Amino acid sequence: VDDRRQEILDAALAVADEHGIDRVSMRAVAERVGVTPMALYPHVGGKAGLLDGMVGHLLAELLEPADTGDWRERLGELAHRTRKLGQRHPWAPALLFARPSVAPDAVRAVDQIYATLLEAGVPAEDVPRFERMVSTFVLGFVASEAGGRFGGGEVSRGRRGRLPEGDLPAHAALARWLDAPVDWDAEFAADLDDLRRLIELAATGRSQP
Amino acid sequence: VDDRRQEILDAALAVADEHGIDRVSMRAVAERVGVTPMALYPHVGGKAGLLDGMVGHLLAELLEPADTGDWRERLGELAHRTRKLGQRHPWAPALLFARPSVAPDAVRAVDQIYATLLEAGVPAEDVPRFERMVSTFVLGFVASEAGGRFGGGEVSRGRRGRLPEGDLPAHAALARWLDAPVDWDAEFAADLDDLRRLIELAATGRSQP
DNA sequence: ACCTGAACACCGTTCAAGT
DNA sequence: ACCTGAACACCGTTCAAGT
Repeated sequence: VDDRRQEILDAALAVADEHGIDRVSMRAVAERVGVTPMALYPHVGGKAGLLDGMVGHLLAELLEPADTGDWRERLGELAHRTRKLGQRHPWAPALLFARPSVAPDAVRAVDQIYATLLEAGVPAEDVPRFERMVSTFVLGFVASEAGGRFGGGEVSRGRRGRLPEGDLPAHAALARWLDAPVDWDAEFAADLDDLRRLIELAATGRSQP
Repeated sequence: VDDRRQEILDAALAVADEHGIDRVSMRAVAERVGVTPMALYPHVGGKAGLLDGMVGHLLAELLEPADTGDWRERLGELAHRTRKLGQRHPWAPALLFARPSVAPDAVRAVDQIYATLLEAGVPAEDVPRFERMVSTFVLGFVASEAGGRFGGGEVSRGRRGRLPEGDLPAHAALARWLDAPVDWDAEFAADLDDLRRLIELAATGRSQP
């Protein structure tokens, strides 16, 4: 019903994707919509509201149907979709960390994870903690990739050179593996496997005391 | 040797702690130091360099000696110190996610985790992945707390009210546990226990094939 | 080497005015 | 209801000038 609001959020997304989140300003978005900056205020309520609206838009992108497969596949699906979202919109993970996700679509995503954990057999009282653990890790991984914290093997090689040899004993011992390029797809998959292992442990630990 | 640089970074830290990271501007920091904005440039190289310098300052705070105890305690120590850092400086975790940590102190922190994982018996080729997994989770947890993503029980209660009943089946099933207040210290400790369990699995899985 | 001052091209937001 | 235009109090950074 609020056609203009969607138009504004689409424009903001486009500016962020093309020029980075720092260039998302009331003025830049307004210009793209073809209107004066002040015309945005009734629709998004200011800069903070604009960013919240962008987050909501993203979360809706994340919530395709996906009711297929067992809990292992469903968890992996959601995780991989989150990662791809972060690759399409590198500015997004930081925003998701910063703004408490009370948007309706965020709650729906959380509900999907709750249901998945219950299906896996995690005791009800442990489900909220596991949801936070899984979503925190996935978001953290995606943010690290998008923000450049992981930086690839070059970083590891480059930084070793800048410090005195004896200062980094463990780096020296691992040199052989630190110089190899990292397969991030495989690493993310391995991390997810480890998380699934924890979920299984939580499930069996309770149902067979 | 660069006395002025330390003075500038201290001033920036103080502004961030007192008024938030958004109010850290060249102009505000310069005024606190008692100098013109342009006088900062030779020492920090611009806004980006100022933020990098702040990150370096934080990481140094993180690197007390702490060579006591076995690998379990050492990992917990570093994790808890990171969490406390995020509570003292709520703007910090977001910065750590955004800027690739090539500062010398960041590499030293990574080396400490490498050494801990090797001591735990993790195969050398798996150590870099586990380091990224652990640090990503810890940083993600701290960022979620500091940024308000976890938001406490009130959020969970508040958001359920705003959606149609049948829309959140898992929330409904978990209502009893979602209404209880969360003990974040205990949750962080439980998450760390789970991570330690994964590390043990990686260690025994290889040494006893 | 270190700092100043003026200037440029930007910000978010308020407020009064238009239609 | 929706939008404009001018104004206010801010930004980061360049550039020429001082000592």
